Amino acid sequence: MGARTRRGEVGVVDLARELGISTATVSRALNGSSAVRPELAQRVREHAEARGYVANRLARALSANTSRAFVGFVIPYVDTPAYSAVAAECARLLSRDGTQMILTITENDPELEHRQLRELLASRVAGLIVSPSTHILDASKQLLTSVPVVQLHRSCGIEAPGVFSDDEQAMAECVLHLAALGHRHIAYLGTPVALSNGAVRLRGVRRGIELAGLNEDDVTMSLVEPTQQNGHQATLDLLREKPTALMIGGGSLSVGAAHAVRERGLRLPDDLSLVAYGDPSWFALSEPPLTTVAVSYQALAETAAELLLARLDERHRSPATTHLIPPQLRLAGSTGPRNPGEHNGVPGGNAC
Amino acid sequence: MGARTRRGEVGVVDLARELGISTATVSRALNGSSAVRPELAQRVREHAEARGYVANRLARALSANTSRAFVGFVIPYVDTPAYSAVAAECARLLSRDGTQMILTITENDPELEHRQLRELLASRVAGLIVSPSTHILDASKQLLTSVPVVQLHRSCGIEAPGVFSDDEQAMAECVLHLAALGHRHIAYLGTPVALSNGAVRLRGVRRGIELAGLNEDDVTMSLVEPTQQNGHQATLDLLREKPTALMIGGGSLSVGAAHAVRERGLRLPDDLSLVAYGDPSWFALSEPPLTTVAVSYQALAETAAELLLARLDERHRSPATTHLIPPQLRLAGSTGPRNPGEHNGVPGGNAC
DNA sequence: ATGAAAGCGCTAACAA
DNA sequence: TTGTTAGCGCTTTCAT
Repeated sequence: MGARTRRGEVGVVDLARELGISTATVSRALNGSSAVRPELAQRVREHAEARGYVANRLARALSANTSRAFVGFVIPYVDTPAYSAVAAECARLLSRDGTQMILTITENDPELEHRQLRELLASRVAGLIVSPSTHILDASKQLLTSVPVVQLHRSCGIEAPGVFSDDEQAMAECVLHLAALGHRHIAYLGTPVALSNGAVRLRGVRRGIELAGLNEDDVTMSLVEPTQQNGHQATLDLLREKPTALMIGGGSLSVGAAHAVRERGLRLPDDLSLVAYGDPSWFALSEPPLTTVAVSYQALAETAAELLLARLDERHRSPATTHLIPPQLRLAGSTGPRNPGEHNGVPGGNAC
Repeated sequence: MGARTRRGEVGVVDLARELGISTATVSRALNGSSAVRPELAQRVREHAEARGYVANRLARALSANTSRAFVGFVIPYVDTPAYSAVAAECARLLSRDGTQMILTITENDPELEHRQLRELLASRVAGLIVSPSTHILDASKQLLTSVPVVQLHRSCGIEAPGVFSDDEQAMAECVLHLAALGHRHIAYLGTPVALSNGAVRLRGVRRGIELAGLNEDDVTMSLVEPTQQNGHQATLDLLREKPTALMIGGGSLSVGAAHAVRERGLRLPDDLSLVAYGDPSWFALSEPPLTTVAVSYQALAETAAELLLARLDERHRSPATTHLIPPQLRLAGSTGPRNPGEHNGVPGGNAC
């Protein structure tokens, strides 16, 4: 067909010709094959360097039919650091390994997710880090068996290692904390149980209720898809029940909830004790600073990236381990003793 | 070499054989070439669909030697929504076009940036969206000429369209706002002028000073690389000068500054008027809510994605237009009249 | 230890 | 309108 296009770039053939050796040897030298005379290998590498050679990753990956040129990162949402910041951090870490990260957003849509997974596989990604959509298709799970996968934040019950925040313990602690402060009428705003992390957090809340000797009826619950919008609306609804404490199980929900609480003019912690969930650096800025189930996104990202890279190395699959990152219950000014006199209602005057 | 590996996937050859036609026709039909009998094309597409065919993107891009299979997204930092959320949003938008986005983080390191750009080009990206590092290498700029580029947030003076926040106007307004409140001793914390956006913001501040009839000496300035850490430290330093108002020119800087202000126990706006910069949803949660130069990251992402896609279509380069997204100066409770009596110093007792 | 050559899966000349 | 065939740039088998 002839030179389709050739931006004056150097390729292995050029190097081979210039060095008077074969392309095979060039390739071997550049890939650190032991079957090359070290001195020759050195010479090849130097020449490649001098000529500014950079291997075409497409050709390399296509030819090898498996390489770590690309990995895919699949997340449902963009508007929370739990996803976007973790994605960026993973990209940073993976690039140290020479691996490029393709980022795709499913918008929590199972069909879209399926298409994106297919396209990712069509790019011959070496592996995937995935936060599955809430109602992931079986077909998608099937696709996830064909390549090393690490599950992040959410599990979809496939045989693959995962990195999650260890929320059960933290949520239970949270309930105990509120109960110890005298709260009996608590509201919980979390994510649906169809979401693995929603289920885990709810389990924690239930365990806390039990341990605190509370009645399950004392806790009003609302489980919604994790968006700021939903968090805002659900909080307004929950507040109608006049709980004395509100705990949130989700980062986006927390932001929405905080706005709703402020909108209603509730004073923290006098009118309401509030426990947020997620990235601490923001909530600390609130006044009073919010008691927070603080998740280390940094640790999550690091673990996920390491896990995937390790996975890419092994030819023999190791068991699918689950890695739990313990969040911290950071006590701050938004939680306090239940105020027995004033069942929060009217924004009630000044603090002084 | 033989069948190197062949996970039972269908390829064009399979389709061609099964339909009794040539691979070329299959390819043409699948790519919507007009030179195929419509009825045949239809039959090919249906068969491909039925067989679950998904084109190998590597092979396709390698063969075509130019395609929109991949684009690169290059940013310096991960810890601010200005980068990570915008990256994720762009990935979302680009995927609608069937384009996969490779995300890389330069850590604001010119050498790393250069290596990453080379590797991105080695992946034959169709285009790039780039937030250049502070001291980008000339060699990197050179690389950026070989492919359609959109500059985001920061410009590095190359011939390429850009999408920026129109900060000059907003920063000037901001100074005027503070001056109108009676502030004469203002501090400005921004990013270095080596950064295009740092230069723009500073220009805005200067213009505001002029318009407000202030003296340049009235404004203490500190220009640092935009990290929360730096913002925190620089704010502590600036506060020693006892300004009555502090304005910030950067998102990460604002978070660091807010923490520093809180740490010092300053009451807003009594002890200090504070203007933050960046994503409004957080700063609104502060107490009092922070007056903010609110940037629409959504609009930035949309514009950048659209611009790049448009760029990929054109064969004839259109002029490198600059797109300015106007931020809004959102007045809130953190700015107020200068308190002439009390030159902020000791955290001074209770508000009541 | 090295070279020759056959592909990886696709697209695009060129011919018919 | 369709088929034949030569690559895209690299890796890897097989032979030496």
